[in-house]
Amino acid sequence: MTHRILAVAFPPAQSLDILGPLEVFTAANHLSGKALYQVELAGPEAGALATTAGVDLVAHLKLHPRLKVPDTLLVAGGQGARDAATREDWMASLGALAGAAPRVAAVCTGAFALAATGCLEGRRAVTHWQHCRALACQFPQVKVEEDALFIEDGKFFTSAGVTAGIDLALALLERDQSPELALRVARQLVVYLRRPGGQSQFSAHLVAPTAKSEFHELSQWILEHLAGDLSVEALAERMNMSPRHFARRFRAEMGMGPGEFVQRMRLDEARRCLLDSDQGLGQVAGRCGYPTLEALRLSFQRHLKVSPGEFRARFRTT
DNA sequence: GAAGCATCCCGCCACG
DNA sequence: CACGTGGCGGGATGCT
Repeated sequence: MTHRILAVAFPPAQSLDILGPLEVFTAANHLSGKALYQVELAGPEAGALATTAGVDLVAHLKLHPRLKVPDTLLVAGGQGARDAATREDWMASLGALAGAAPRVAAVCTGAFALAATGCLEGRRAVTHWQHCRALACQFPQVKVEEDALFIEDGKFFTSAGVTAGIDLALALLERDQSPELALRVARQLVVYLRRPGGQSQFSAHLVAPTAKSEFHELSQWILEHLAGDLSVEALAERMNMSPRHFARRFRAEMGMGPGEFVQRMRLDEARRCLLDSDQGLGQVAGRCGYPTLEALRLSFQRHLKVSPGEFRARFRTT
């Protein structure tokens, strides 16, 4: 039941790449009162692991191809991660773990180490803005996207520099557990669950289907027509499927029913509007597809445990 | 907060 | 018979 997270780092490692996400997951344990996540740290050697912060961390484990496969493999960045890309023995171990793990996340320049194992070939990825070009040059098969906070492609997640790892961890937490818990953790750590500004819509990308999915276009359309009729019947007709068949395929592909998907899109957009615009609550409700202001309130209370007004007041910065 | 109504979801079964 | 598909019923959930 407990989700095992193995962080892998190479000295000198960027300490925040390791500790940021791990603090998110352990805070989730504390706030929920449950052992949701178990975290471990592996380095090229067990024991002291140098960081760029000038102090050492202690790795529980020595990186090895036959380490027990974690539920999530987390590859931290830092100068060491870029240098490690040339160490074939380390990369073989990392590649074995990355291949076997059901989910793999790289923070910052951890993407270099991950790319060196070959498992990012043909996939979209991001890294620290200063190193995006280098990543693209060094690994031409990786589709580097420069302006994303984090990117999901299949089971592989990559995130932008340093603290973007926290954003990524929060997004994973939100998906693993619940938006409520992710919000509580963000508040506990005094960070944004959704960064204000242009990046906030990435939460929608996180649940969006891959480009080749038959529902890719539809999910995009949903995002652009949140105020319209998004009933199962209407969506099914748009896809030229019977409602029953549409709902079944949708669930198989997206991991949730069409109703829930639409609901999450609307909630995401409402949060974004509240943080990024000055529109009144009624206007936000309207453009996000909530029939009444009351519906918006209920949805916020149910899923985020705060009212829309309070949400705006608490998380807005401008 | 309760009640009544709409919508969604999913097991079940029929059809080709 | 296996398989993909579509309709139905009713329990669950959301909305007013």
